[in-house]
Amino acid sequence: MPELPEVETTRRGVLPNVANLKITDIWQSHMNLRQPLEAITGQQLLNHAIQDIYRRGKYLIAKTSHPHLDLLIHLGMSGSLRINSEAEPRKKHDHIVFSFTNNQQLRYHDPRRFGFIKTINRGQPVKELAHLGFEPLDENFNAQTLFKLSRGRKRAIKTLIMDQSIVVGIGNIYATEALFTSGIHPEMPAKWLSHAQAQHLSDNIKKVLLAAIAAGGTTLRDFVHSDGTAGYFKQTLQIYGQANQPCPICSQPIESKVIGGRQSCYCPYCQSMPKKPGD
DNA sequence: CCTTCACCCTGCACGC
DNA sequence: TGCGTGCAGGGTGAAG
Repeated sequence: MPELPEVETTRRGVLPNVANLKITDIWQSHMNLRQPLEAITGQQLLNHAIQDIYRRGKYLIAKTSHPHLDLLIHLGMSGSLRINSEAEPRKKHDHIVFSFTNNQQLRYHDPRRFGFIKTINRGQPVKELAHLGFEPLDENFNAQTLFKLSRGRKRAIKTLIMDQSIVVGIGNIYATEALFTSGIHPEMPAKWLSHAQAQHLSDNIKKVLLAAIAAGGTTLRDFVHSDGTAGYFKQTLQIYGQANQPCPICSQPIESKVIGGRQSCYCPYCQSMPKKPGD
């Protein structure tokens, strides 16, 4: 599931393979992605090049040589960007293929089609990016800001840190891991977060994201690097997907329940729910 | 305003 | 072996 580390890994893998190469062809399947593809069918980017790729949260923005169009990319649940030789046959679920002058291709592959690629107007507001919150690896995201953002909110702390309008890039895997290493129950009301807990949680969010980027992301099922290889952070996950297994710290069985519509693993002993705020 | 929830989709694990 | 069922989850928009 592409979260911030997987999107960042994708960015780093793709950019050197496409930078400043002229786009000679754009092919797309007839399957609709989460957003319709009309903006690309015009082939407006033909004979232009991708010059740089930025990341904002789980979005990638490809800056092009076109006078006013860039590309906005979201990998959804199961999307990946891969570099292939044009001689390699397209795979099922390859939905958009950019061909370049060096006979290489950039292919957007997405079985579940929750993601999308669309053109955006450079310099104009982009609605998908407008509401996004803090970048978790930015120094502006810290104990102080997390503490402030959690005031007055009774919602579960886990859904708060997964809310992209609060802080971007954290999905179920890294939220689960960061709450475990911080010893915080995922269902604790956000407003109960103490300043010390905000310090631990903001630190541990940064730590787990940086460690996952260093490991090339987490491959559970669909995520692959631009060269098709897997990320190996999965071996480092301590608690995600480990329901009923012993806690790596105290050996008590890990529990699992649905919080905010997402399956959530936690250790009932190491992440006990306080009786009241500050416990 | 704040929060929750159904929906989109396919592949895979599971039980019979 | 093969079928049916349920689950996985990011973002959105509607409902509460």
